[in-house]
Amino acid sequence: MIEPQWQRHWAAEQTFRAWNPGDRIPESHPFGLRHGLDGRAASASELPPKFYILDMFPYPSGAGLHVGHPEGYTATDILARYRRAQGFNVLHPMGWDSFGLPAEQYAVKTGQHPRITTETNIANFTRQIQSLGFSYDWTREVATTDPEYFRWTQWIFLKIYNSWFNPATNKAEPIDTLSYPADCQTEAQQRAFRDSKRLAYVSEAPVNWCPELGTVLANEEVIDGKSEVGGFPVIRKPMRQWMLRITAYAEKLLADLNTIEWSDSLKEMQRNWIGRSEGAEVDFQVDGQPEKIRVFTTRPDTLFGATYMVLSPEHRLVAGLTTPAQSAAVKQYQEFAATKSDLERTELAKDKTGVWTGAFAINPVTGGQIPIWIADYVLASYGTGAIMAVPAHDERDFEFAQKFGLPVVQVVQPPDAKTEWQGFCDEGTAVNSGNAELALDGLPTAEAKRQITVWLESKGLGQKTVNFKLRDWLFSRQRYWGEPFPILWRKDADGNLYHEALPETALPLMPPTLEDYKPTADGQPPLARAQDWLHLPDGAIRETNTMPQWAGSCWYYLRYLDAKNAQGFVGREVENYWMKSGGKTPGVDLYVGGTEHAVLHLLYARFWHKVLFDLGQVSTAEPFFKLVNQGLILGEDGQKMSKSRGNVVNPDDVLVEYGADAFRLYEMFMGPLQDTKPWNTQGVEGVYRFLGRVWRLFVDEKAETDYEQASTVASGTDSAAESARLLDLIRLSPLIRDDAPTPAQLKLLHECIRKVTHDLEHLQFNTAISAMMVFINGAMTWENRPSTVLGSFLQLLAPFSPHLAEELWQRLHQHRDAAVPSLTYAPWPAFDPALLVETDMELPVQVNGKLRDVIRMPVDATAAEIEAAALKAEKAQQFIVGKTVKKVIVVPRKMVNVVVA
RNA sequence: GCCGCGGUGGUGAAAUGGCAGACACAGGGGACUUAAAAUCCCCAGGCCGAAAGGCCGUGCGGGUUCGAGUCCCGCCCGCGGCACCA
Repeated sequence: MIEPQWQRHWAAEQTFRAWNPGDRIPESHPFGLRHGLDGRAASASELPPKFYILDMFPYPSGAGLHVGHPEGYTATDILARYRRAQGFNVLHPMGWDSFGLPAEQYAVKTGQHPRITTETNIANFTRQIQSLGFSYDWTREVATTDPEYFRWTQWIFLKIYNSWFNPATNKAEPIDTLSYPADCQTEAQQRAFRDSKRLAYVSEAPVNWCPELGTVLANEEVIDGKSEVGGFPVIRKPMRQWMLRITAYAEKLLADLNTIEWSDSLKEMQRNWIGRSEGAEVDFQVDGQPEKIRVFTTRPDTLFGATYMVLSPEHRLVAGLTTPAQSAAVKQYQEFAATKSDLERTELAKDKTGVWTGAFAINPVTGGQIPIWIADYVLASYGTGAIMAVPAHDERDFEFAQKFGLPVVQVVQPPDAKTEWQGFCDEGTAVNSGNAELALDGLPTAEAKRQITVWLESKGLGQKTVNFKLRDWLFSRQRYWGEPFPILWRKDADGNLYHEALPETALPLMPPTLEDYKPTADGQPPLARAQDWLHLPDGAIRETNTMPQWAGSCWYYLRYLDAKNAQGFVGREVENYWMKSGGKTPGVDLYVGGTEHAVLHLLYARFWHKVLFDLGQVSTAEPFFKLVNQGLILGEDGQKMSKSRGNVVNPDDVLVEYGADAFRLYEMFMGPLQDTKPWNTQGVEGVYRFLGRVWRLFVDEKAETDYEQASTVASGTDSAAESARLLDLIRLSPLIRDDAPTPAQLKLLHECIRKVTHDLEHLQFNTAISAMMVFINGAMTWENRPSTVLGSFLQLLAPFSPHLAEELWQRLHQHRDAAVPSLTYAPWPAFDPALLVETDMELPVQVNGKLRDVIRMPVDATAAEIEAAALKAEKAQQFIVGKTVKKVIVVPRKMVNVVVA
């Protein structure tokens, strides 16, 4: 009952507004009062230090919130409230990642416009989130589907489109800085060159096509050959698609992981996805033909053991190399490989297949003739699409050689003589590796790599190279409910299609209104249905693909900074204040969300941010300084929550039963934030009881009974006036007085302050809560409850259970006839170590490392005194008497260990 | 297969190399009550014992140390990610 009341109060007071530099802070707003900025505008330097706490904004699904959402949101809310109390200017916003498939699928089924579905869902999510009492600044709410939002998503796309990556400066630059090679003379040639360099470009390459979803997908969205969403089969299909050149940033995306505080596992996932590997490219001359085949290898030291070569079936040289005798077999194999889906390719991975082209190449170090094969275990998309096969020291090559009877030559000796050299893939010592100019025998692998690479470079046969697994980002989707590309297609004088950007003044480009949201009959995206939208009067045609859902989430954290800015995606000064000021924590200070975005959202957003950084649009190289993944909450049965298992817990139900405070507290008390843990409704009961004890620590028992009787009588009439009248019956306990606290009371309080403060800094919410429980268990026995001690405790409780804390805080001050200061902006209680000092201490006595007794000693006892006392410790006697004391170890203020023999 | 994280009571979990199991849930016993709910008090890792007390105990096996849940080496198991990436 008190919870909605306080939520209304916070909304009316705008308690949690975050102030931008230059904002005028209204008179008597508690933030202004606390920081001496009452009723005036504050410059960036006058504002207190910033703290930006961000949640991963949700996709507002029709199912509503599940208990996993509030876990992260509660953690960030607690920290936001804690930082406000510490005096930071806290930015804590919420918004909606509202483009997405479910609303569109619903539209296909029912014809209801996705915007309506989306708005309904947002309203429901808003209600649910607000009922939890989170301290968001709702004036900064954003939705990716809002035209005033996606206008800037399209604007950023144009920035990316109009940029290229300059390897000389190692950063993105406006496309005008591109200089054309001498053979680019005509306008068409220059355009083609420009378009080939843009960070957003059109590609005709094979893409991941998901027939079930009717759209293409990025590599990151395909898992085991199936779509990440829905788990539908994905096939390779050549299509004209928009790509973003994320590979240009591979090195920076990898290196800058070292500058941010993310969990090891998350960084590792990104590192694996980027997949950097160092090696060499080597050219192999095709025997009797002018062509050379370039391969990439991480083990150039094994070149002497290369006994055959393999090209991917799609390799461009295959057709030219193949001998007439082998031509039919090769063609057949290419077709076989092409029809395999990704899924089949993965599933059949164990069994190697391939055919010989009939051609040979020359091994550049041995001069030997080696056959050239094609096989689909070599991927066209990685490295050069061709390999040198060293069956002796590569598992896959070994398997292939075994199957097709190809020679195996040892060139590495394992360090342990007992190890079988065939199939030995680790580092060892080079053997059988020498020719007239080169002698690698006896060299350890690392040195052999170095020497042969130098030799290859000197001969012009190859060079050191770095390769990445990361592919460019497939950025277009055949969807209706996404941002339309601000791109037009035209034909030049020769009738060739080319693309051109819409002017910024044409933004936002709205999607057309449609009757039917399905793709068109001829496989075109749904937007192609809207004929009058599609065709411009001057003959141009609009791009009909839309952007993927990730586009909107790539920069929403920047829009929060300046959500209403109509002139730009974010104001320069504002961006600088929130992202850069504070120095040691550039960017978002804390970002909390699930681990499912490890290589999707979090990689894409870092990429966009780096482009914007290079273009001077933002002031930091990384967007998210510290990132924490909250763990999954399982159902009560220990299984993942799912509708089919029927173990889903709905926050609304918990709220009705126990209220937001108990719900929040329980979510944090379950265990460490990062851990996966099962839900247990009886656990909610436990923290609910704790809150009941807090209440009874403050409230007079008799008044409580009166209130309960009155509310039983009045049940049925639940008007606001009636509940106010009832609440008026509550009186605080007469045990609460303004008396000076005793040393024991102060000690209990300050132990709690110390622990809660420490644990909040380390996001250890579960142990902070247990510290408050310890305090309450102790304080319940007090006959005299000093108001100052109780007030400080409420401040500690406030971030966790703000409604109860506010209610009692208000009553505590009224009880003393004092004005009620803002709880949100009351300075965080300071911990005084002096109050914890004791005059004596308990000291465990160990004999040979086993606990035998505990003695009491004054804290300033000398080591000698402690030793003497320990040797006399009563219960330790039977383990000491009759033995020789060899040593006594006294750890000051910790314990004492007697070593006997 | 490779990479990362983890393994502690009946359960969720605590423990800067220094009294293992704080805090809570479930359980047992008691008080209040006509009764129930709520609340309050007590017990509670295992084994032996009437008790005092003793022995054992943090996945398994070794090691370092006066002392190891914690550090090192080798295994086993679980979870997550990647997976023909040359």
